[in-house]
Amino acid sequence: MTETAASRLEAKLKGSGARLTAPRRVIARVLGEAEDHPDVEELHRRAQALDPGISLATVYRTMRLFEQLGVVERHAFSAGRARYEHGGEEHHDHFVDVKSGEVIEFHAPEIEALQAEVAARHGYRILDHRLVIYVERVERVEGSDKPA
Amino acid sequence: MTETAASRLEAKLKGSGARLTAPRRVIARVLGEAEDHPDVEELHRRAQALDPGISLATVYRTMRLFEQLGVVERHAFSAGRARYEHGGEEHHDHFVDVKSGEVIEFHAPEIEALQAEVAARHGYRILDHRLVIYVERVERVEGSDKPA
DNA sequence: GTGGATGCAAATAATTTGCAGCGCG
DNA sequence: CGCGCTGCAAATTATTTGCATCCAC
Repeated sequence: MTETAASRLEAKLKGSGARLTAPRRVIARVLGEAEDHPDVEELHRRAQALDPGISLATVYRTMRLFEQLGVVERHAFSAGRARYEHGGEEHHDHFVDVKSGEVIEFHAPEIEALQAEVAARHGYRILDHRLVIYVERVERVEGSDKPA
Repeated sequence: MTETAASRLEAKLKGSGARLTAPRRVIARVLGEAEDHPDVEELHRRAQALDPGISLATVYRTMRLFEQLGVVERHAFSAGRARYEHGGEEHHDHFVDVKSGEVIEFHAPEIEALQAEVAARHGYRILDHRLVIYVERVERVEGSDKPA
């Protein structure tokens, strides 16, 4: 049910006292349907496909609002434009395939646990974290499988 | 021997065929002496203190060069300006104290090992990674120590 | 109705680049 | 002594903002 993500965004909006306007509804829907990590320009493009009147400024303003409400995460995988994804589900981190530029999500509770431990050791409590691992695909070398 | 960092930067410059100019020498020295994670504007300020002729454009160009040579790391701890540190020593990650904005380095080989394992599980080899943990200081609660 | 939200265009912020002259190798 | 590097200013890129109008509550 990918549709739920958009509804969650809308619910959060209403709850915060912000107005549920047409542009925000559209942007929430675009975010909810996104399987990738679009930047503002791409969000604008997709939003305009649904409602041509939506301005770039509104996309920027809306993303800032959503980020403050804690319903999206802003990423800076590379220099240049910021990229977004709707948070809400289970936390995950990212691989960036440096060859293809592709961003892949992954879960690693073991790493998170270790992070909390290390932070505690330094006298800190974790509020949030960002882990980005830059990788390349491992070639399957012939004979790498356990031979008989 | 903090001075060694600057020498390492200079050595890498010569080795790459790039020219060892006065501005680059100054910027290498500023980086080598930095205990923090200065942004370009701050690097420019410090460089100008040693040689008033150095331009902001040169600092930008030099940092790009150093980054390509792999002798400095660019960070984006928060939106806005990029911040730098000279790499070269042992790899480390960062805590960002969200209250004070302070950036603290830490080592956690255990986490790195786990990352490599998770990456391998997904068919990847790690080229690099960035882990930033946003934290707040833990108040020492009375009686939090193991009681008798 | 009315204050928050929008669109547009102009403003800022961060970084890059064209060009003529200078100096490292 | 040539080509890479520099400073300066103008150009680009990413994001924000002022303002008149509009519409969700």
